[in-house]
Amino acid sequence: MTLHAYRTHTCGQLRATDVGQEVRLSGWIHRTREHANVLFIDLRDHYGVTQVIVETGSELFKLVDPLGPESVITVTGTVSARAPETLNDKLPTGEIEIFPTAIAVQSSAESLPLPVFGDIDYPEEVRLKNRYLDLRRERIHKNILLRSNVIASLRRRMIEQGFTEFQTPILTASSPEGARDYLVPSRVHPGKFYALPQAPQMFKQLLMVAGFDKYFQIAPCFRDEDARADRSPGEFYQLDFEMSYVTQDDVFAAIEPVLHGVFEEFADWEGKGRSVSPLPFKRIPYRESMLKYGSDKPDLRNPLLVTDVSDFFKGSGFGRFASIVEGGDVVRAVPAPNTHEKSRKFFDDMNSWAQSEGFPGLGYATQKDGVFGGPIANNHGQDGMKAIAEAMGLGPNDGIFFAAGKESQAAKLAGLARTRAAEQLELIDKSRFEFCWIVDFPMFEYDEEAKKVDFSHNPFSMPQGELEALESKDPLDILAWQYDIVCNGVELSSGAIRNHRPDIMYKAFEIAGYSQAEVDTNFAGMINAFKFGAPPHGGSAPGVDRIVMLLADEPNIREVILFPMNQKAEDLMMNAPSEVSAKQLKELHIRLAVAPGAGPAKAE
RNA sequence: GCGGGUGUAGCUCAGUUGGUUAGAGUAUCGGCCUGUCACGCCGAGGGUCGCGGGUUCGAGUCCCGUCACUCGCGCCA
Repeated sequence: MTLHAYRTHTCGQLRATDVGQEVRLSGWIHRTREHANVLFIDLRDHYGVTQVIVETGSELFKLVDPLGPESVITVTGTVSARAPETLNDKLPTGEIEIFPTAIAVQSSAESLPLPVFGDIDYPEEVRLKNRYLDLRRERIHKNILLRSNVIASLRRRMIEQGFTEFQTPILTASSPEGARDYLVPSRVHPGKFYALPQAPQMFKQLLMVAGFDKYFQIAPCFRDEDARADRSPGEFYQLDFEMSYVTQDDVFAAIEPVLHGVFEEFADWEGKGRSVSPLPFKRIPYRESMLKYGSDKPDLRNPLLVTDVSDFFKGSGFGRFASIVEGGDVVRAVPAPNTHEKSRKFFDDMNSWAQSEGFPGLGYATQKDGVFGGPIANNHGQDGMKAIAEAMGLGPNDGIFFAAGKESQAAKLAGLARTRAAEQLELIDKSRFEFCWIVDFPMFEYDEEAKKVDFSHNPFSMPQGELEALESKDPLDILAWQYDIVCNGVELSSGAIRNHRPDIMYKAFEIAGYSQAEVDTNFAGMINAFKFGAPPHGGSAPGVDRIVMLLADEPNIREVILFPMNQKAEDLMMNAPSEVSAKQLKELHIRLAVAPGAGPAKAE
């Protein structure tokens, strides 16, 4: 019998029942342990690790000994049962080992810039530069597999829900709204550019106009914006979907089982044993969310709720808050449960943290056995404080943090303080996935910088009340059929019931200060399509990378992406972006304003 | 664009008030060890303390600038 050239089994496959078989394994030298008479080799592949034993002094030892870790070898030999005292129950293959009769060196590895064995942290720069080595490491290797399995599950679930997968263009037109585009110069059309899609937004709406009814795609999206821990620069993937003849409730009903199902499926990944909030997901109006959680992406695992306590400070002895409230601004309160034993430093640190975040400060009141302390309590009085505590539903040992100022600023600070207080007091249950919808986003907002009304979210959303609302209501009071889905404080997706009517579209853009001609120019493809019979439609686009990040329990999105760019949107492994040849530029009719090799352009 | 953090051996880190020849673990290399599986024991090599400037008799340590990575703000319809 001849064996396969490289392997008859994988390195994770052999068991006691295979003892006596002649086998061939290939893999990387994961780790070696040299003993008096024998060399132990942990041979690793994608599937697992098998122990190979070579006797020191043998010909095979002379072949294998000089090889460094991560060299690739092929081992041929008979499966041996391990002696009872040498069984390793930590390894699935720990009942057996291989004494090779032949070893072939497939690839000898030089000394490594990044060890594969072990799970200690390495500098991001080194990891990204040598990503193929980093990806061999157990933790990220598993993350990437999880990602693949999550995507397969999403795809299967969408198809089961009756959605059809389509591919939309990658080279498309620049759109004036939204994020900065990545531009691609046209060779054929001097001076003209394609743009990479920020999302297949218009294409998916056009698919509805084209009558396809239920679309989805694991869609690449490109946005030239700066990175965050949960935002990979440049490109990311969305589970993009759209459906026709639907209300907001229909969209929720279609996607909730998909998301709930995929989170349930992977909640116990790596034995993490987490639970998922039951269906249907909670719905929270935007304004309520901003009040109670100080955020439009609340972490519902956090039990603390913000309360507006402005009214309590009207005419208060604490003059600062009294004048803030009398000036039309607000005071928001965040509970600090069971902090009666906390030092003054705990409260002062929260205040300096707020200042470091750019806020004037975070007020506080301590409470022990129903007695309030701190400067605010001293001036506001015990009775006044009791009234506040009662309104907040506090116990006798719960302190309070106060965020005061303009409503938007106070809400934001209260939200950040809510998160920070819960983290400091360890109140967040990490074993849960808590989903909610944020609904009823405002259609418009006042842009303080431009001094005009502008779209607050997506200009293609249908206003609630449709044309009549646009014509009769204060624009800032109009709500949109616009919604976000949030899990554990992470915004997974934004979506909307779209505005499919040209008349309503023109009116909405008019309120935001755009003429009909501008709409016709910038959104020609879509507005024209809507003139020839367009179905009411809506959808959403949950972020795939963020879903995987939550399931993998990673704080950083790069841990679930194969080849991510760094914070400055550079691919350190492939050296992108890079300079191109003069010939390439000439073909594209481009002359650089920066001298080649001059480095990044500096602002004056 | 702005703010915070970090930067000391290949890697993870320590380094006192500014004071002798900058240390530990790990990795590497050599030796020892009848079975390890994070093996163990002994030994060795390995440093422009990110870079530049300044203060000082003397700087890893203090000051200024700069670079890299990262977290956040702005930005992300």
